[in-house]
Amino acid sequence: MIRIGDFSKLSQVTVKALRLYDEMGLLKPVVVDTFTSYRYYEFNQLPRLYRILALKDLGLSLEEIGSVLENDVSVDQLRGMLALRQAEIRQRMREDEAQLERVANWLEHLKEEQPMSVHAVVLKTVESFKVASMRGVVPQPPDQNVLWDEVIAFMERHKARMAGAPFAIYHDPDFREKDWDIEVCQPIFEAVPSSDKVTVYDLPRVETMACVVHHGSFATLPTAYDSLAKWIDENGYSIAGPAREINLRLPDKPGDQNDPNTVNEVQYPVEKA
Amino acid sequence: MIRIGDFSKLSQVTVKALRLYDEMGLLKPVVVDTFTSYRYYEFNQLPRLYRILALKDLGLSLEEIGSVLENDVSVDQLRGMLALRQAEIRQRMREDEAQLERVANWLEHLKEEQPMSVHAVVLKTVESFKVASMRGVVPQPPDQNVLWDEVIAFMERHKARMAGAPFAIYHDPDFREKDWDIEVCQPIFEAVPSSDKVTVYDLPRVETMACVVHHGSFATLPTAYDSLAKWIDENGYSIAGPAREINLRLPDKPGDQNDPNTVNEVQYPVEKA
DNA sequence: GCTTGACTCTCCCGCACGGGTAGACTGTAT
DNA sequence: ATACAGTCTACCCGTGCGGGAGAGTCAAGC
Repeated sequence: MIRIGDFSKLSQVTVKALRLYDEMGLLKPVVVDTFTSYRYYEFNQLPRLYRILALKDLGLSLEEIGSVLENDVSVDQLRGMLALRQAEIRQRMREDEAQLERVANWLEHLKEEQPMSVHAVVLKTVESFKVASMRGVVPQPPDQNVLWDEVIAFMERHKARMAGAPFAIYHDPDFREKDWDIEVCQPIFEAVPSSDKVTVYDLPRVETMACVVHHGSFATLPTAYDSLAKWIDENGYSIAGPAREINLRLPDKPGDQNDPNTVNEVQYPVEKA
Repeated sequence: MIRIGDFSKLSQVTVKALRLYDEMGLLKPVVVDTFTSYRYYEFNQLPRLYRILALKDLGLSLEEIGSVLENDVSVDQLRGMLALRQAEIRQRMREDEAQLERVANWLEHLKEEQPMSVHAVVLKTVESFKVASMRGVVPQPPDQNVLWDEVIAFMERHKARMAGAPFAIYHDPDFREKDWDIEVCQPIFEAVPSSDKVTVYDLPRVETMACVVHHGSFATLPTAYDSLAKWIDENGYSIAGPAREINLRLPDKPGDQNDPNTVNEVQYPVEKA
C-alpha cells in the first residue's frame, strides 16, 4: 500500500487527477483511512489507471471512461463510441485546416496593409424567407429606386409588414458600365399574391454566405465588394450565386449617395472550391 | 437603434454571446437604458462585431481579440500572435492524427478480441535518475537473483537508501533461449562510489517510454511484452532501446515465479517511426 | 386602459480537467 | 522534540457560452 504522492510519481498522474478519479469513481484507493482520510493505493491498481489514461488518450470523457471500465457498455456500444470519436476527430482536422488557411491569409495581408477593414468577413447560413421582389434592368444602381417605388406601393396596397431590411440582388455575373440587372427585395411576413410587376416568393436557403459590412458613403461600397471577392478567393472558396446588397441603414436624405452613415451588408453565396 | 434580439438575428450571433461581448468590453451597445438596462445597438456596430467573429475564427481568445480591437497590440505583435496560433494549430493537427491512429487501432482490435488488457499502454517521459547497477549474462531471467545479491550487499555496505522500485534492463535485442544479458538496477539517493562489481551512475532521461503494467504470475509476463510490442508497431512507433522490467510488487515468497500478486511494469524506449 | 405574449434583464449552474491557494492535520527523519 | 514534507477538504478560477429561473418591459390587439 502506497500513498497518493508515491502513486502519483509512479504513474506520472498528478495527485489532483487521482483525487478527481477517486471522486468520480474511476479509481478508488483500496483503503481510505477513516480518521485521516488519507488515500492508500496498491500497485495492482496501476493497470486500471493505465486503462483510464489509454481511454483518455482516445479523447473519451471521464464519464464515458467510467462506463467502459464498469462494463456498462457492450463491445458494440464501445465500437459505436469510437466510430463517433473518429468522425469527430476528422471533423476537427478539417476545421483546423480551414483555420490554418485563414491564419495564413491574415499573415499574408499583414505584410502589406492595415488589414483590419479587409478581413471582417463572416460566413453564415441564410435561411429561406419570403420576399416581395421586382427585377429589372436599369442604367445604374441608383436608378433602382424606380423598382423600389413599385415594391413600396405594392406593400402598401396589400398592407404587408416588413420582416427585415430591404436589399438588392445583382444578377450580372461581372461588372458593367450600364444596364444593370437588379432585383430589389423586401422581406415580408404575409404570403400575399404576386402582381404583374411585383413577385412574392420564398428566397431559397443559402448554405454558405460570405458577408461583409460596409459603413460609409455609397461611393466606397465597391471596396467592400473587392475585399470580399479577394477573401473568397484566398480562403479557398468560389462565388456560387449573385451578390446581395442589404440596406441596413439608409441615407438620412433618401437617395443621397454620399451620406457617410449608411450601412450595407454585401453577401455572396459561396462554396468550397 | 435596435434591440439585442434584432441585432442578434441580423448578425446571427446569439443574444447570450452579445451580452458576453458587452460584459467583456468587446462590443458595448451604443445605449443602455438607465432604468430598464435594455441594450440598444446601431447598425454601424456590425463591422466591429464581424471583426470580432473573424478574429474568433482564427482561434484567438476573446481577451486577445479585445487587445487587438483596442489597438493595444502593434502589427508586429499581431503577427507574432498569429504565428503562434499557426504553430498551435499545426501541433494540434499532429496530435489529432496520432489520436486518430490510436482510435483506428482500437477499432481494429475490437473486431477480434476482448482488448481491454491489450490496450492499457501509456507513453511517458522518464527523467534521469541515479542507480546502483550490475550487468551480467545469466542462463535464465530467474537467475538474475545472483546479480541482485551483489547489489543488495553493496547497498547495505554503503547504507544507500532506495529511491524507487528495483528493475532489470534486458539488453538482448531479441528473444533467446539461454544466456541473457541482464542489468539489474536499484534507484538510489546517494552518489556513492562504484565498486568493481556494482556501478553507480545516472541513467539518462528517456523522452518517450511506452509502458504497460502486468499483474499476475511471471509465467504470463511475456504476453505483456507481446502486446506492448504490438501496440508500438501498430501506433507508428519503433523500439529505440532495451526493455526495462520494473518490479513494483515482488512475490510474497522471494523467488516465487508463480505468485499471482506480483506486479511489473514493462517499458520500451520508443520513437516516432 | 388592460391583457397578453414576446422580449429582455440579472443571477446562477454546468461543462472538462484540473490549477492554485488556504488552513488544518499527519507522518517521518534527524 | 521539532522541523519539514506530505496529505486532507474546500473554495474560486479559466473558456465561451447554453440553459433556466424569476422578474420586469415593450407592443399590439380589444
